[in-house]
Amino acid sequence: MKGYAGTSMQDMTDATGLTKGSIYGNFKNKDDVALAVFEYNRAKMVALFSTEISKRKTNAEKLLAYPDLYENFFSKNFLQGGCPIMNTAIEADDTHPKLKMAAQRAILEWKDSIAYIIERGKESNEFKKTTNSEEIALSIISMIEGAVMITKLTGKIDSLKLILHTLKKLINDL
Amino acid sequence: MKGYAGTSMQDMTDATGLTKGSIYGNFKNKDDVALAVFEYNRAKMVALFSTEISKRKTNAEKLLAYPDLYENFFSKNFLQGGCPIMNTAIEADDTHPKLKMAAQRAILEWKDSIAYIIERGKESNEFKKTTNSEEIALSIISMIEGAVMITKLTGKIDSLKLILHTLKKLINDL
Amino acid sequence: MKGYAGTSMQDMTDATGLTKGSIYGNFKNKDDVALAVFEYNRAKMVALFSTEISKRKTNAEKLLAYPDLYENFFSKNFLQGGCPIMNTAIEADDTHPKLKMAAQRAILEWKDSIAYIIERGKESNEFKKTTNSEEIALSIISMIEGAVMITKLTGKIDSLKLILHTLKKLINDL
Amino acid sequence: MKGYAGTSMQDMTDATGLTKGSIYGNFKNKDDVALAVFEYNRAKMVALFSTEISKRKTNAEKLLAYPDLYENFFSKNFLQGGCPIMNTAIEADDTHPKLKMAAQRAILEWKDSIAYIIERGKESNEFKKTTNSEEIALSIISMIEGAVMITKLTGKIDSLKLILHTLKKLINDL
DNA sequence: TATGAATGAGTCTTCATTCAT
DNA sequence: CATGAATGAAGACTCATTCAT
Repeated sequence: MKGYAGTSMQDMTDATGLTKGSIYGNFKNKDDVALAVFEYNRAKMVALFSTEISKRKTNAEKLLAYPDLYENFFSKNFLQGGCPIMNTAIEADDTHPKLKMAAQRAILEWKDSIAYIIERGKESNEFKKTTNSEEIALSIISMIEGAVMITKLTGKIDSLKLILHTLKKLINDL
Repeated sequence: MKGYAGTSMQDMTDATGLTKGSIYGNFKNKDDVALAVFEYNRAKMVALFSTEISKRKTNAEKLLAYPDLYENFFSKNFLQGGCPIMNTAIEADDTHPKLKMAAQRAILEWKDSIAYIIERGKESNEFKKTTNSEEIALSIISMIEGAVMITKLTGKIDSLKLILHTLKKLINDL
Repeated sequence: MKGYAGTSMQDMTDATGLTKGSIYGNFKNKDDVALAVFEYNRAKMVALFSTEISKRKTNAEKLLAYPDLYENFFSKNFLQGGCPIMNTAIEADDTHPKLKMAAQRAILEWKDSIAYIIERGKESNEFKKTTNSEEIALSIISMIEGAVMITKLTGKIDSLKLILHTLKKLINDL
Repeated sequence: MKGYAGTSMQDMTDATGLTKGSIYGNFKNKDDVALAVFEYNRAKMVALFSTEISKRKTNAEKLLAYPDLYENFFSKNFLQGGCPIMNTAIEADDTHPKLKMAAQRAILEWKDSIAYIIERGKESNEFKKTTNSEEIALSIISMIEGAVMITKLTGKIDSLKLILHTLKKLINDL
């Protein structure tokens, strides 16, 4: 919520009840904590989506898991600090190379997993053969990230819903 | 590039050659500088787009000004620090209410100006009457912001081009 | 009211409407301003007392001018910042030797002028020959300064009146 | 010695050998340090006087503890920075309300403790029934504070002795 | 002589990090 | 392994003073 630079070790001790000494006993430095936090959040999100996706049968339904789940996140006070990947990405200047690389990896893996579903959809003739899976995967991520950002900023869940509606149409048109 | 919290007054004096005293002679505090920087960048972007848009005739062409211009930004070392609005938005926690409000206002005005073009396109039968201008405006912004973020993070201009390609198709389908 | 160290050049421009440049055109530095302020206040007080004292006939009445006038000062919002001499005296550390010397001189001259009245009272058999004029002069000043300090601090004019009552008795017993 | 505003955190680290960080680890801010210093000094003075007073039998002797002890303070390099209460009082503008209140409380408690001795002296017929204990208490404090101020400013211990002599006579006349 | 923007040393305070216990 | 006090560099901001106009 406050970003890497804006979050002090004090903020952490206040929020967790831990002492500074104990944090430094378990993490090399602030960067190291940030990295662990990032991975923790990422793993949670990945788990959430993969279980939902594995429940669904058709590849279109699998893709629709994204707009479906995101729609619920905000109403459940879940994403109100914004998307952890995007937040990290924005601040990930060259002063924090490890954090930047972690965010890069996260985005690329996300893209690959979406592109994989699209490819399988093409193989099974569910999607058109002309569909560029890379392009659609990146576009889906863009819309989601953009939507989260706008919603966080304006506080209006309606914006999120409208954007996700466009996203669903895009998926249904593949 | 470093965000509000990550940019020190020293960074500013180093980057500008100004002295701390002279900055404080002209701005009340760091927040005030941030606000001025934000408005400066915003005005620059708004000017760029409105001149390009006014040159174009049809409403579809006007909307296409966005993907067209953004495609050039990165190659011209222009957006490599990311989108000023989005960067501000991400960090705009409740600790910096003025900055948050400025970013909010910027996004909403941007959305309104896009929606206005769409409405005029509907009036002139250029776009379908069923098009939801609010939804499309928000979706366009999402895709652009998401694209900028991904491109800044991964450093690959190809990603930007692919996403903007989807955006162009979306505009051409209105 | 804020003391030498606590009063900034800004405070002065705010209070006077002058510009910093014009102050520095007329005074060498902050110390120089402080010295002028001190002398201005001192001259005002000295004038006030000497005109009142010259109006009075007996030496006892002359001495009583002090409690009489001080009693009115507070009710006329005059001494609410405390006594200029004492305020300066307190802060007059060895870092501001000129200011310290000015306050010293002020106190000593005040003492001498009171002692002079007492000596004349002794000559005219108005006061006892055994009266130590130096001692009484210093005691009168002490009581006044102490009274001003207590009154400024507590905000209670009654305290002032009580102390001045003791002072009057002391003068009447000379 | 330099007053609140005139004493920088640097002055404190220079004088104590502590680091700035360690001071801020133990005190919330400069105000907090000033408050602690004030209370420390006050407690020391109060202890000094109450032990001396409790040693003495008659109420007149108890009151005389003040001039007796003060006479020794200066020769023992004890009060050369002036009286902590008065110094604080002078600077205690409305910009430092806590410090002002602490000084107020100190003066009022001091006055009450003196007035209490006088009342007991009246009960035991040691002092005249007509003595106004409040008035005398305030007058004693005034003289002491005024004496300290003059002595600090002029550097002449003789002045202190003369004023304390008048004070002793005042006490003996009660 | 007045202006007001500029200076840079200095202000109070917080920071990430360390280390004896 | 946890503590929490200590560190000192760095943070935002203000100061007295200067100087071209």
